Amino acid sequence: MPAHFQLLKTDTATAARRGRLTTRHGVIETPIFMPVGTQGTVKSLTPQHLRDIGAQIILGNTYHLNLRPTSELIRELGGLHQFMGWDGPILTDSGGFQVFSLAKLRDIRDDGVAFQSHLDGAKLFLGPKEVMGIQQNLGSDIAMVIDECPPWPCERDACAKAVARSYKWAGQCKQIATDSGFLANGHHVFAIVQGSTFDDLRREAAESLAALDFPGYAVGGVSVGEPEPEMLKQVGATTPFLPADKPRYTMGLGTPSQLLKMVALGVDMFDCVLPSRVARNGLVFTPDGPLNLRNEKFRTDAKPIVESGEGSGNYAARFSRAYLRHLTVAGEILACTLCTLHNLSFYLDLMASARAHIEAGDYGTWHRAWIERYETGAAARLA
RNA sequence: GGUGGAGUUGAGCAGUGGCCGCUCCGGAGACUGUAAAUCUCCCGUCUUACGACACCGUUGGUUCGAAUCCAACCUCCACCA
Repeated sequence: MPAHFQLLKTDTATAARRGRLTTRHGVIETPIFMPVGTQGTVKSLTPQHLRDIGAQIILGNTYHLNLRPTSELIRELGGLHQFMGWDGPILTDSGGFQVFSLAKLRDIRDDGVAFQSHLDGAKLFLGPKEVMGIQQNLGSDIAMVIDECPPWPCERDACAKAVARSYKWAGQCKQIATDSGFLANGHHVFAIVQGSTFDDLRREAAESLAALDFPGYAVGGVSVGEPEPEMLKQVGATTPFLPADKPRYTMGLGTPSQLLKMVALGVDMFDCVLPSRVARNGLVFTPDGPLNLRNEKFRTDAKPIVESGEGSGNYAARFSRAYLRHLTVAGEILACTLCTLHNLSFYLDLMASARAHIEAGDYGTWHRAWIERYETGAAARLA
């Protein structure tokens, strides 16, 4: 059986990698950004929009979809792909992050996590058996193991416990996926490395999980409020200990420049709500930093969001900043759609540029220049 | 002409003697494995505001103290003549 992940090229000046990941619903060229569609929709976009901007894979969420409409119903209706009308690959998050984000509504136990539904307070339990069953029902192409994502900052003891628990759960998830034939049918299961700010725990977690031979590995426990240098340090403390022939995925990150920095650290996959969420609040990305379209200065600005480069080739590019500002300020639904279209397009274009430069062999100089321009522009706007 | 009602710093309102708001509109910021088309701050003036000084139709009065009580007047609305 051919490997599901091909490492096509590794950059010499950085640890950046150009790869190709095969799933049941198609091939993914890496590095790649994955738009987040928690509830079976990338908010405000149709699947056609996603295809138009070149999305290769999107996310769904175990916790949310099992709460509503339930994974059983989705299975009965043909699986998540058919249910939401998206025939490309889908990665489903396990609900592990909700252990962190819904902290007030949960109780962590050795066999899993007891939640109270954020919708109606109903009791819900997620353990290895539950999350794998749910992700099988959804028909996920890439299922994530359930993990415990400790907060930042975190005491070493608590972190070590989270790492140990996550390791145990990961092994159980893989066993379940093996026994059920989920893995044999071409679905993938990715493990998640925790360890917070403790390099030795990160390494230990990465190496022990690597020994379990998962189809892919995620860096978890980032994007939980830590400053950027800390976040990059944690990613850098993890990737060297992950197998080179498997895809690496940092969960929940990041800003455009953070993505490029992490690609340079050897990360292949990203997901983040940032571009879609800020779009709904009127913030759009450009190669010269973000623009807050609600700002009065855009009231008469006839230019498109970006005139050339990343984000300039999508449908939203035909509209002026003035029009987009008007829609945003007026609270019109179309503002969400167009700004989301733009931001995701920008992120996907950025990853396409990264792939091209890794192939061309100049990723190191290109990404430094790109970040320089972006951060200079962002700083100038704040001044 | 009479009777009644109303006038609160952009709009709409609350405010029966000291503490004084609320919702829009307007301005800015935040947002990182989505409880988020959300949240926070500002929105009379004083370059900055710990602060100072205003303002409740007008003018006067009562009072230690008035948007609030009293008097006269102005404007608007409704009804009656």
